[in-house]
This record gives sequence, C-alpha cells and structure tokens, in this order.
Amino acid sequence: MPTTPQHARDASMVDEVIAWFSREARDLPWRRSDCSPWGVLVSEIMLQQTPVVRVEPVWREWMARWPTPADLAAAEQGDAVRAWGRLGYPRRAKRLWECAVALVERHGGEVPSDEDTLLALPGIGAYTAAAVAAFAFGQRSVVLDTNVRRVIGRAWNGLPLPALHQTVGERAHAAELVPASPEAAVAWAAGSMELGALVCTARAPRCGECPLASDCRWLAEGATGLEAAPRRVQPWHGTDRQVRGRIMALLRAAHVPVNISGHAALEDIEPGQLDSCLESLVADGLVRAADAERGLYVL
DNA sequence: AACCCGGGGCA
DNA sequence: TGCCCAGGGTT
Repeated sequence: MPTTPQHARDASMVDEVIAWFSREARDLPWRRSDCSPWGVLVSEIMLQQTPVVRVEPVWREWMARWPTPADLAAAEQGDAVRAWGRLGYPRRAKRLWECAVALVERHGGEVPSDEDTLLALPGIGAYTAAAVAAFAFGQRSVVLDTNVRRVIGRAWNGLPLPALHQTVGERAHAAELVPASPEAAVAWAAGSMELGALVCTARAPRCGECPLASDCRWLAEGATGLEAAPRRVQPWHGTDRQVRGRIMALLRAAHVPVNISGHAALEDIEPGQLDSCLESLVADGLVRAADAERGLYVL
C-alpha cells in the first residue's frame, strides 16, 4: 500500500511522541522489564480513574503480598478490598479478586495474552484488555484512554477536549495511527498516554514542552476552547458515593463486625440514606452481614 | 446510551 | 474550594 502524504505526516507525529517518551518516560515499577503480566494487569485495574502517584505504593504492597494470580485467588475477598485502601471505586478490588479466581479456574493461573480472552475477564474492559496486551505482552493494540483521546483530539483534530463518549469514527482514527510494528505500537500507546498525563493535560497543557507543538492543529488554531468547554464534574459532598466511602472506611479499619446504623461516626448521615447505601454495598457484594439481627457487618 | 461508582491533591 | 483523573458494569 502506497504511503500518502497524510499518512506520512501521521507517522512523523507518532514518531515524535515515541522519541519524546524514550526520553521522558517515568520510571514506574510496572513498566520495568522484570514486571510480570500479572503486575501489569494489577496496575491497569488500579489506574482506572486513579492517578499514578496514588497507585504506586498500593501496587507495591499488593504485589509483595499476592505476587501471582493464585496468591490473590487464595485470599479472602475482604482482605483484597481492605488492601485496596483508599484508592477509590472499591468494586475494582472485588473485580480484581474475581479476575484472579477466573485466571486460576480458566487459564491455569496465567494471564492470557489474547485481547479477546482478556476482555472476558472480570474488571477488564476495552481499554484494559488493549493495555495488558500491549504492555504485558508487547502486542500491537489500540490503546485508547482519556489521555490518548485528548492528544489525538487536539493534535490531529483541533479539539480542546474529547467528546464525552467515544465514537466509532474516533476509534477508527485512533486505530489508523497505531504503527505497524508491535514495538512501535507499544511505544506509541505508552507515549501518547504519558504525553496526555504529563504535558497535554486537560486543564493546563504545557504546550511549550510538547513534542507535537509544531504539528498540533489545536495549538495552531490558538489553543482555545478550554474555558468554554463543559465540565464533567461529579458531585461529591453528601452523595451516596461519599456515604458508601465512609462506610467502607469504617469496615476496612475494623477487623470485627461493625454496627453501621448505630455508629457514632455516621450520626450526621440521614438514616434513610445510610441504610440505602449500606444495602447497596451488600448488593454489590462488597459488604456482608455478620449478624443481621444486630445490624453487624464486615467486609 | 445513560447512569452509577471514590478519593486525594493541587490550582 | 473547584476541579481532574491509565474505565467498567449494569440497565
């Protein structure tokens, strides 16, 4: 297939990002060559919606305690949820534990390298399957997270921020940009994510440090539109999510059953909300009743 | 497609 | 204090 000028320009920009990443990549434990596929998988689950700086210490503890899927699968789910600590979205901890069980039951305790097989595991969606295939096994895949979407959106399409949801067209464009060789594809995946995380940030991009500055359509057109862009803030104070988090924090700290509805630390929460949140945590399988008569609960 | 789910740290 | 973030699962 002949290379059109547009493709050549794409490839040049991709190469710029790869070269930048080779200089600027952070030294993270799950990027080291001695990190197992399991270590990569654990990091990817933890990094879903949680920044690197908060993940790293928890990841180290987790890998020291459960260095293989079989180790985690043999643990109690409650211990996994407790070890998750304050990373947030504790359902991820439950799913990671379920993933370890599935790896033992379906795959002999090994992390599969096939993207579709990964996709079938608990807690692994399109992004994580592509990321594990690339970073754990060096395979060519389309790694498309919010950082990559922002980089492509700005540099190629002149958009200040990506749309709320991925479109088929956006994914197709991202797929076109992935280099042919697996090595370059992996470097592009990691580099474009890193660029989005460190330079091409959502709120205050550091365009002066960007390897794509001379190619970026958004910068060429004035780098405007951030102020007018709609925010995607999720409410927090007083929400069910905050109440659920407070209940989980109490149960993580306790190693004996806890009376939630009569707990002094939760007195400021309206009883109806407290009860419904506790019920939702039980429904999610994160919390279980140790003594329903007395209202005692554990992880 | 819409909705729900944590939490910390920094501008 | 406002705001941002390496998504996935359910309905």
